Amino acid sequence: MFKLTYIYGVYLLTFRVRINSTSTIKESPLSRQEQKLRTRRAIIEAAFSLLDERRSLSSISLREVARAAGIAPTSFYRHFKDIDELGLTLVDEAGLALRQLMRQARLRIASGGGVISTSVDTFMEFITANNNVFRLLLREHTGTSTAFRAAVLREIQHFNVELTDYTIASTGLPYKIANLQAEAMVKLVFSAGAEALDATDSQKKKVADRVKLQLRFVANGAHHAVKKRQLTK
Amino acid sequence: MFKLTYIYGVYLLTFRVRINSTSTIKESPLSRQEQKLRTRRAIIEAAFSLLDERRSLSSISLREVARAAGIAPTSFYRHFKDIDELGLTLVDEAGLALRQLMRQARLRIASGGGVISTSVDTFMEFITANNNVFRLLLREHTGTSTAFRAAVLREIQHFNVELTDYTIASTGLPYKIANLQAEAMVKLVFSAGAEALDATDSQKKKVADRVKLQLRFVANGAHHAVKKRQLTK
DNA sequence: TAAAATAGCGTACACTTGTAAGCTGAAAGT
DNA sequence: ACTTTCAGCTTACAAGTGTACGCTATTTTA
Repeated sequence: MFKLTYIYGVYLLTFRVRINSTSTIKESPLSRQEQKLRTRRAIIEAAFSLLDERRSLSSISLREVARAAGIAPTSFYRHFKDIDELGLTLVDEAGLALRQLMRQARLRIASGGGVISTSVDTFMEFITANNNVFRLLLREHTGTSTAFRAAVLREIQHFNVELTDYTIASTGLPYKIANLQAEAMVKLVFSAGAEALDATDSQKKKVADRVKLQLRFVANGAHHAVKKRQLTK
Repeated sequence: MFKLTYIYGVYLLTFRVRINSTSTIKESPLSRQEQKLRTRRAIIEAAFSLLDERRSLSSISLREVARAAGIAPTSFYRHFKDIDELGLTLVDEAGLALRQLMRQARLRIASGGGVISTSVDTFMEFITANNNVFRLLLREHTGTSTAFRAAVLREIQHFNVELTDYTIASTGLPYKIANLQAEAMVKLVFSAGAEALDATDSQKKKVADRVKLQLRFVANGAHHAVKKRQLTK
């Protein structure tokens, strides 16, 4: 339990404590499962916290994550096989957050307001609040790992499908056109998000305004394309 | 000049040769300057060759580049202060290639053919021929180095300016609209390029066709926006 | 209450990395 | 013919990496 170690010319009295111990006075002891889950969470959070603007998944080391999570490097393996497995978990979590974003946008649209404007604003709030989450998606989208790239693409695909369906339902555009429009819009919004990531509030507003106009171009253009086609029939 | 070394249980007779020596029979000796430039080239080419789909600038090591270039690790410093300085050089070279692409597209457009179609086709040929160059730009655009990101952005900005000017000249759109349109188009084309990077020829064609339609949406939408505004005046 | 399972730890090892220091042979300058 | 310059080399070192192995204290199971 207790141990006396000599290091760097100093004697250290070390002893183990449960990490993440509840800070209430009455420490209700955690079950093993619960404790394990907490440590897993700690690892995941630690990893996210390391993913600032100068680090990517491929550049964070297992030891670094372990350090930030407050565990020994080798303990990492009790939770993830690889650093890559952790990476995939992070991408999944990011995807989850993205889907929550979609739901939120849908709710807001239902309660009034322009579709484009509301969606873009919601998106901008998201990347402000979940800075590192969005950065992860953005970076791994063009990153060095095939698996990560595929995982991110899958999440973006959700966006496309959802937006395509919505477009068909609300405008009656034919599938092909609606799909092209949705894809273009998602790309434009993500690009704008990338620009806005490290921007100040006023810059963000400018980016948002610009992309809203661009989305309107796309929407009008798609609408126009269909009308013209119908006329020639 | 000659040296006998013992390593891994084997005696090796090593001796120095000039790398990149001309392979003609009559070896015309290179001037020092020339030789240095060649080595510099070798380093740059080596770095590009390492930038396949699984490596990014931040993940290639000085030693690795040196190895691929056939020089000693420490010799690297005779040419670049840092690995970062090499990185910036690579981005610059990539930017140069991009500008050549623009020129080529302009020439082709002048000699007939649809603007959108010709541009996209030229772009697709570019990323096929200069795979790693485009990959570099794409990756560092969202990469971990502020300096690299800025450098890439500068290059993309060239595209925007050029396309904005062209649009104003050929359609007479007001600056603001033309600029928004150009920006959207560049983003869509780059996104499509990203998709096409690792795609087969037939997939590339599909991507190209899709993005062409999307660009038309944008163009028509922008046009429409102006017409409508003029009517309300 | 005794036995089994396991989350977390410390130690250890073989690698890779960036870069400092100093040498050398050939080219360039005088 | 000499000195100077310098591209490239070898050697060396401290720091960081992933991970194998085995121990331990505590929870879980029997």
